[in-house]
Amino acid sequence: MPADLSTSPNPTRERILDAAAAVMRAQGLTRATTKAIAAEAGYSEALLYKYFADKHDIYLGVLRERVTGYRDPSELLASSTVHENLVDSTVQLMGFYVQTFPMSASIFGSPELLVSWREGVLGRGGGPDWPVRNLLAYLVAEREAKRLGAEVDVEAVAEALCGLAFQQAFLACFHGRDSVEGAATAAERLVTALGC
Amino acid sequence: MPADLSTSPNPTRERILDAAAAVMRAQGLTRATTKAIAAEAGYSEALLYKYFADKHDIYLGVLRERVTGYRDPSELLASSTVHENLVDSTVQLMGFYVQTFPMSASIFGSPELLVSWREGVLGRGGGPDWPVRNLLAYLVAEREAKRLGAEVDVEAVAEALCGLAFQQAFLACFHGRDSVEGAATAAERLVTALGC
DNA sequence: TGTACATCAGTGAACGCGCGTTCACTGATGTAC
DNA sequence: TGTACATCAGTGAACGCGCGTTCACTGATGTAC
Repeated sequence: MPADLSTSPNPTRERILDAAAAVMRAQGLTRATTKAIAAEAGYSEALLYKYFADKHDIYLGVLRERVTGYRDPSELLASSTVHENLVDSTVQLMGFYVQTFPMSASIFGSPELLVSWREGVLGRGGGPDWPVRNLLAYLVAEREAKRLGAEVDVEAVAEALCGLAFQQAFLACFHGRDSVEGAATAAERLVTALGC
Repeated sequence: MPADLSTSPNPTRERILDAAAAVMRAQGLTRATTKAIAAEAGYSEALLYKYFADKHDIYLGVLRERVTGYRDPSELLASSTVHENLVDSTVQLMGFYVQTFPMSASIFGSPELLVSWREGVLGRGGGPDWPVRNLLAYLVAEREAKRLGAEVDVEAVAEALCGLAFQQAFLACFHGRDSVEGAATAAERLVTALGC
């Protein structure tokens, strides 16, 4: 019987998830076989099935517990100008996307996995649009604090910055780079072009 | 010996590529087996190997010959206002990305395939940044025609619009939709926010 | 005209391999009396 | 204290299956004389 996954984290289970995430990052989803994951974790393949129902379940565990987790911009921003905060958030978001894009993107190769992921993610109230929502919440707060003009279309700004980060991350991943070239410059110019 | 692929297109080969693209779209890369492709094309699996070196080669053929191909915005735009042209181009680009994103994204699951694709694409002078380059060329032309103010940061605008299209397409694909909800509205708002 | 041969698109059936998964097992630790 | 048993993390070896790939083959069409 699999261990109860809802209680305090089991160290063996965590190690398997870490190993799976490492293999997925380094070798891609196709090469992330049960054999490779077990070897990376230093366990037998058989043990994986004591903690996860099947391979599918391991992937979902990684996506759920290793890909999410990005700090809310609104908590750390009150100190700088709006302009600087937006640039910083965008650059940070590029970094997040560069790390997670390959893993997330590759599951589009398996519609069933995509469906499971989507349902799992949406069921928990998350979703891939959280960067837009977070940025939007920040912008609304700044507008209420009168640090941002009422004429600014906050929704358009949030979508544009997230879109820039996402696509620049994609281009970096396509070229096999582990960071976005000229990230700060690109973010800076767009924030300026948006009048913020 | 495989047929000479550099001369006029072979109808059997084209049919195999069409079938492969259809299966990849409908079932994802994981399910796009040689058996499934052959069945879709109405041929035996063995025939695939008369036209392609291996499965890898079929995927690359699809990416090369079925994913690319988007008309240059600069050819059709002189009639409308710059604002309308930008909105239209962005909406059109969303449609392109929605169709091709799942196929392109899924090859991130296989680093070797990604490398082959990258080298093939770059060797032909293409590349995944062609939408940005096309849009940029259009914007520069409009600036020279004095239909666009010199103060506009054309590079930032081009990147922002493509980024929006790309990310909205991703979100649509994540939710299993085959088009972007509110595409025109989102594009319209961003173009306006960018002052165009 | 017929005949013998060459070419070529396409196939059925088999191959080996690597994958995910399962099963019976081990050995260490805990526990009741 | 020793003894008998229970629990539990972890494993080695095997399993069947589906995959990509290959091989020897067929049958239709073209062609030389």
